[in-house]
Amino acid sequence: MTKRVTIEDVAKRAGVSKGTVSAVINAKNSVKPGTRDHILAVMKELNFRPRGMARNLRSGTYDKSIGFIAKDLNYPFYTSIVTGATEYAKSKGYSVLAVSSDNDQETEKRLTQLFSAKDIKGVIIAPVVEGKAEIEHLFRLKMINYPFVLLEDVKGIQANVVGIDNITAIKKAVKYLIDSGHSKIVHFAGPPQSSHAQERIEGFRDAFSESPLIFHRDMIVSVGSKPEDSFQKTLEYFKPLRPEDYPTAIVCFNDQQALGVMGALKELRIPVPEAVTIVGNDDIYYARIYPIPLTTIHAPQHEIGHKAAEILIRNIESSVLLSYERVIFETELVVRNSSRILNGS
Amino acid sequence: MTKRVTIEDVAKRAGVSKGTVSAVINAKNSVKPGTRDHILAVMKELNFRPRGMARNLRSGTYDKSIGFIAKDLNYPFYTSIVTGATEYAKSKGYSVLAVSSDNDQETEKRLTQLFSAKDIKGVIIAPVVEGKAEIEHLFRLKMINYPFVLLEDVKGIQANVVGIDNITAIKKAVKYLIDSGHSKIVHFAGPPQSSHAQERIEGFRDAFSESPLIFHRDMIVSVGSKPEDSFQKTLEYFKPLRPEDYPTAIVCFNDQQALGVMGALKELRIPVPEAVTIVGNDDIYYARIYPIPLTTIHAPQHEIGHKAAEILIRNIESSVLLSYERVIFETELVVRNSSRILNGS
DNA sequence: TTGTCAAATCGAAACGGTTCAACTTCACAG
DNA sequence: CTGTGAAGTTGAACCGTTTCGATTTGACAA
Repeated sequence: MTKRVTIEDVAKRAGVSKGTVSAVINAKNSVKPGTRDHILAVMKELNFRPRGMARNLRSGTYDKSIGFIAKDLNYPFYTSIVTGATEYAKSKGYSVLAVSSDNDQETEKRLTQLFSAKDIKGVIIAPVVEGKAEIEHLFRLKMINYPFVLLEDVKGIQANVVGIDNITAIKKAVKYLIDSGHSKIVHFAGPPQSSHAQERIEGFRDAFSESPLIFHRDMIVSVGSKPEDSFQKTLEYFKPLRPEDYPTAIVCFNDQQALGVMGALKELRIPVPEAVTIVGNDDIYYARIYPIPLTTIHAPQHEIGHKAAEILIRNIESSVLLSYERVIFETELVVRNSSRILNGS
Repeated sequence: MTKRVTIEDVAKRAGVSKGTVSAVINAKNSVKPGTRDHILAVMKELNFRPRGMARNLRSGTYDKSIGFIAKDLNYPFYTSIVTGATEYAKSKGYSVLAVSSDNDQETEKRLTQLFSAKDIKGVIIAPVVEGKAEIEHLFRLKMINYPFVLLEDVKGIQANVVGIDNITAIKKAVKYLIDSGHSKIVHFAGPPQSSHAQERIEGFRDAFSESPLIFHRDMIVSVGSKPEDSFQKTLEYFKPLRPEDYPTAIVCFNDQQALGVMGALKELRIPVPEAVTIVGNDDIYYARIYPIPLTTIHAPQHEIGHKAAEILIRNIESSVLLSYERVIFETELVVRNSSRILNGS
């Protein structure tokens, strides 16, 4: 590996001083056109790429940017949160760099590392918390007083958290179903390692303890969240059942999964909501414009992003260490067309 | 504005040397636990945040990351390209920072500036090219030999480009419709400023010149691309029409728009594809799992991202300036269920 | 030819960390 | 006590730019 080309190499080669080359790079008009062209030519010849860091170091450049680490940027739930965060950040003059950890802890770690190394001022993290999460990287951030906000509680660490209460969210949905006469209710669960998935299972079960119905673990069906998975799993689930054994309602892990489920039911010619009620979770964008608009639990994605950015920027701009904040948003069941009331009230 | 806290302030306050503080920050185990704790306490007290740049400058840290500036990260078309790029980048040890310019030139400019300043090694840009695009920022990147790849041609600049041929793409779709007996074909156009939208209009028109039908500009309907817009505009478009005046086929600007259109038709009880054929553009994920799987033009999003990352990284890792590459991918019409053949072949 | 002044260029210091050879400390063996 | 070596700490040099006062150049007037 040859040595990196520096401004000094360019200066030497062009027969001028570093200062002059610097002036050219920064488009100062104090350089004579002839000299300028010559220096530009040398820069090209040596393929010289000035190091931004060295420049910033000296010039103390004031740049405002924050990071956002999502688990999966393909899932509109996160992009909506990003949008909310970006809106607020922009009003404060910050840019937002959104990245996906792809649900991989190592990647998450690398990214936090990267952001702090690049002097991105702070970061909002949707933490990957499967299994016994390794959280040394979060401790490192704390050590260097690097501001961050989590979108989910992480056991074993005190930090700023903005999120929703998954357990009561899904409880609301199940209660609603029970109240409207459903008795054969099933939960299509998300990826087993996900803490969200676990909380939602917990909420589902809890709802029964406060009702005349009793919970049975057959009610939990492991399906995953990606549409292609849920599509396939739904086919497999319904194939062996006689129509009279169909559940009357399915509570889905999230909307994306719900869309896959509905696609599969369409293929099976099982009408929604006439034969089966479908309830989603999150209330993503596409759930609304779906031909059978989805009944789902609305999570205020925009507000979550907004609040997270607000807390983050407050911490960034404070010269003293602030105490941690924790904001949990209310969720709300929005009844659309994918659900049916059975006890015809 | 008070002066920034530096490692020197911490050292002074803690009564040790900078070197020792540095050792603590970097978790070297050469520091006596007592000293260590004391220094950590002082760091906390002063809310000292080490500057990553200064560290990198000296330690010459080897970090590999590239940027990706999308126009709209909420649109799955871009997230899929990002996914493709990330996959390749990862195999080469690079992280990808994806950001949205929100179709705003100023934001795009700020972001290119940010990436180069942070020593992100290069960037893939889906350029905002409305109207007479201001492209000085791209020229600046060229001046500092900063590697980048465009996902669309930008007039007036030579650069690496990876993309698709929008014009022939849509021509294919229209030809197919004409061949299968459609005569009342309409194009729901995208946002007028977008160059993609303009190219697609052009392709639409071109298709007629090679057919017995003749083009009329009433065939172009300005609808926009966001589902909420297209939903509304579709209602307005169909309301005053008598069923016999309905177009037999609508070619949409992109799939997202198509989904909005289909939502509106559902509301109007106009069956797809029985009454109207819908053709999308892009072939996003959701188009496939839609209850009426969308006939659309497949753009190889994954491959686009892959190729763009490949070219970018090749340029990053080259010590000499490489000549520009230009890769245009083939598109392909995929016929699903939202379209109907009229001349019953 | 000389003096003058603006324009162009130079180059040492500075930015805020890390590195590492040299120096101190300190516990313990002889 | 003294000698020894490991553990802990110091501080000067360094990373690659920008900055800005000092210096040189060059055109023009006197």
